[in-house]
Amino acid sequence: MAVIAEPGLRERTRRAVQAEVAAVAMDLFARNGFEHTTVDQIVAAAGMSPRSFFRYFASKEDVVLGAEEAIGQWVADALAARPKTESPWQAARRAFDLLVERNDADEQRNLILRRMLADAPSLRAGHLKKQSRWQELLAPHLANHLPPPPRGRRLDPRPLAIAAAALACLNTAQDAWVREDGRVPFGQLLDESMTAVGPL
Amino acid sequence: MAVIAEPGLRERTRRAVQAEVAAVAMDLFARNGFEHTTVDQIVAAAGMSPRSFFRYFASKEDVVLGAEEAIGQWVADALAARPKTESPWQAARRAFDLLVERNDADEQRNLILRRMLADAPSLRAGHLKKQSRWQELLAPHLANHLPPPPRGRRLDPRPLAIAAAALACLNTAQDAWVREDGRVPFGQLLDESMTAVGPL
DNA sequence: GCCCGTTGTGGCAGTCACTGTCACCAAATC
DNA sequence: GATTTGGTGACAGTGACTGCCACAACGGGC
Repeated sequence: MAVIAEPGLRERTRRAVQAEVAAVAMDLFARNGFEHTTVDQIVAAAGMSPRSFFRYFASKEDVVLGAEEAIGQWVADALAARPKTESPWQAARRAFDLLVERNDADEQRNLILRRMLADAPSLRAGHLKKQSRWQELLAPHLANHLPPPPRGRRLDPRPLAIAAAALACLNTAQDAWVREDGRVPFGQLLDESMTAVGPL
Repeated sequence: MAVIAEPGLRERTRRAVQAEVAAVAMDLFARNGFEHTTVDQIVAAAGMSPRSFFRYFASKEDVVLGAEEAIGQWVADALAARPKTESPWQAARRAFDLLVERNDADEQRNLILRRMLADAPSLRAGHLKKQSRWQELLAPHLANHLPPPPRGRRLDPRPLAIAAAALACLNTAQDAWVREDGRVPFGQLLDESMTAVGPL
């Protein structure tokens, strides 16, 4: 019942194949653009049938966005670890530090990835859809940094709103970072974006 | 060269056909769901070839989301009319009054539409894409409610961040409104969402 | 009345992402 | 050694969308 179960041979080989196909695909995407790369081209380069490709990836976009699921969980965990004395906005910003570090650790790679996101509408759409999952993941933890709702309100929109706003700032900062070609530190752009909306 | 050129006979008939097909399509969507309605079914009901359908709508989603383009411009105009003494957040909230009125004017219709958005992922994706256009439309006007950027910063992320955050709150409020089946006034949910993020 | 370009239309074939089904093969299990 | 089990490829199909082309319908100039 461990949260991260023993990988198991089956799961490990699966991950390996997945990673290798993803690497091949990302290479093609970077060279020819996401939209101009067909699944047929990917599987031809990876030596695999189209049918099997879709057994490893739910969609073509999933090759690029597959990791986001797990990352969202990490951010949620980081948020849960913030002291309750912080304001929700502050806590969110600090939880995002994880993403800032991740970004700074491999700027070149992320620049390519973010550019792909900017160019391919379908990718952007998939990205935003994953982020709405993040919103649901972050909201409950943000509620802990908030005074309790007026009374037995069944549905408090405030945590969801703060989560959505924080993610909106995150995206805006990432876009700005790409537009500056990575010359302005991402953390700084994120700070500017978030302070413009609410006090840190 | 008028911004709104004389409609002209051609344009008027085009709009009429577009509106009629959209009405037929929305009826099918409401009955069978967006995803389970094919373009073939729509054109069969409307007496039109599939090829012509795509001359009137860029995509199936565009039948539902076609109006959003213009609405975004209205909101931007409303925002431009706000006094510069208001804070950006305040000005955004007041500009959204237009949407609140629009929503309250035809609750039943909007409830159906919002439910469709919640159920069909591709529609949601298209919706968010249109909203990123709104962000670009609103940002420059928000800049007028903000102290000028530090120095000759080429790209100020602050107006874009505020626009994105405000739209995020708007969406959250709309989602909450649907989840409450329209029983809680939309304007109230929007107020709660936006005040949670920044002071009005 | 006739030629004319312009504009809207349907039909047809094609692309591309994605799915259901089925038979096959290899490795694990009995 | 027979049998189950999970991964695989081939094939056909769906559904959104596009390019192309031929064919009206319309209006103006002659």
